[in-house]
Amino acid sequence: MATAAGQPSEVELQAFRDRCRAAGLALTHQREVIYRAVCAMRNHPAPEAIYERVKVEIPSISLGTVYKNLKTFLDTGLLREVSPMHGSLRVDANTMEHHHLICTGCRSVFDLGADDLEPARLRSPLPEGFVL
Amino acid sequence: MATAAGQPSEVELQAFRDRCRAAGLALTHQREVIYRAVCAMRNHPAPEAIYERVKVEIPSISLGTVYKNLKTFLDTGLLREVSPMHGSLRVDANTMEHHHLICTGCRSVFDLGADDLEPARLRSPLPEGFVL
DNA sequence: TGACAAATGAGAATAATTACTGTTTAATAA
DNA sequence: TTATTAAACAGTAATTATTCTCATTTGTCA
Repeated sequence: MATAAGQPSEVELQAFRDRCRAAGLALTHQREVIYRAVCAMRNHPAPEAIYERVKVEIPSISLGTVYKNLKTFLDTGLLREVSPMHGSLRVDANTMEHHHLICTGCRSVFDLGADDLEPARLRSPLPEGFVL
Repeated sequence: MATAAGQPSEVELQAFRDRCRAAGLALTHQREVIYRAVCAMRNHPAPEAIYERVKVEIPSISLGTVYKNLKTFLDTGLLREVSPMHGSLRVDANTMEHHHLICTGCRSVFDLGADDLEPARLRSPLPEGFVL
């Protein structure tokens, strides 16, 4: 089992604090609780869900604070975005198999033919239907 | 060069009409112009951009109509969604290389270790930085 | 400890998307 | 072809997701 999501160890928390420090970010209680919540929640929660969870520990926290810190963490590299094109619906008229290259800078998309990757073998059964 | 996006041929338009018919969708002028616009526009435009383009041909069209039809086309399979997780920000505390399996039904995400795929060779140079 | 910049909380503002409603139009059958 | 009818449309209101503003609080560093 890889070092998957879950309650972060003290070592990981210390790494978090170090990276905050390195990035010049103040070490607030909110930040640590938010970070811990994201680690603890599997399946890549939306900000609203993180907010709900953090509120258990810090009832006075504001949704705006959650958003702002998630963004800060993304900028710092402490977190990553699951879906690089979120924000608005993007459609594709090409229904053939193909891949998308997305520039992490400007967000533009380039198509790439399907003749590039070959999908991998899976070891565990999953609820069928998945997207590359 | 693959059959990439661009002005759809008459054959493709006929296929479009047939699929509408098959799905029990009325063949309206709006639908055809929207579909043509999506095909003609490269880089997977957002609804707003499609709306702007369609408005040149049909000045009276409503943004709501564009949204509704895009959704209808997605349901029908005439179009596909570029980003399966759009709609809200999703973050990931696991900054190691890994992949995401996303259920096309319920949208939940499963992590998958990086030891599954091997990226492909590229033939054309691109603006550096891309996401799998 | 004290000063100051950074972060927070609360709520207003904006952007993206969906829902509602009365009118128009495409599909179907006589 | 024309009449009927359900579906689609345009316009607008409502909702949801996200960002912004600002007064107050808190962490950092001397």
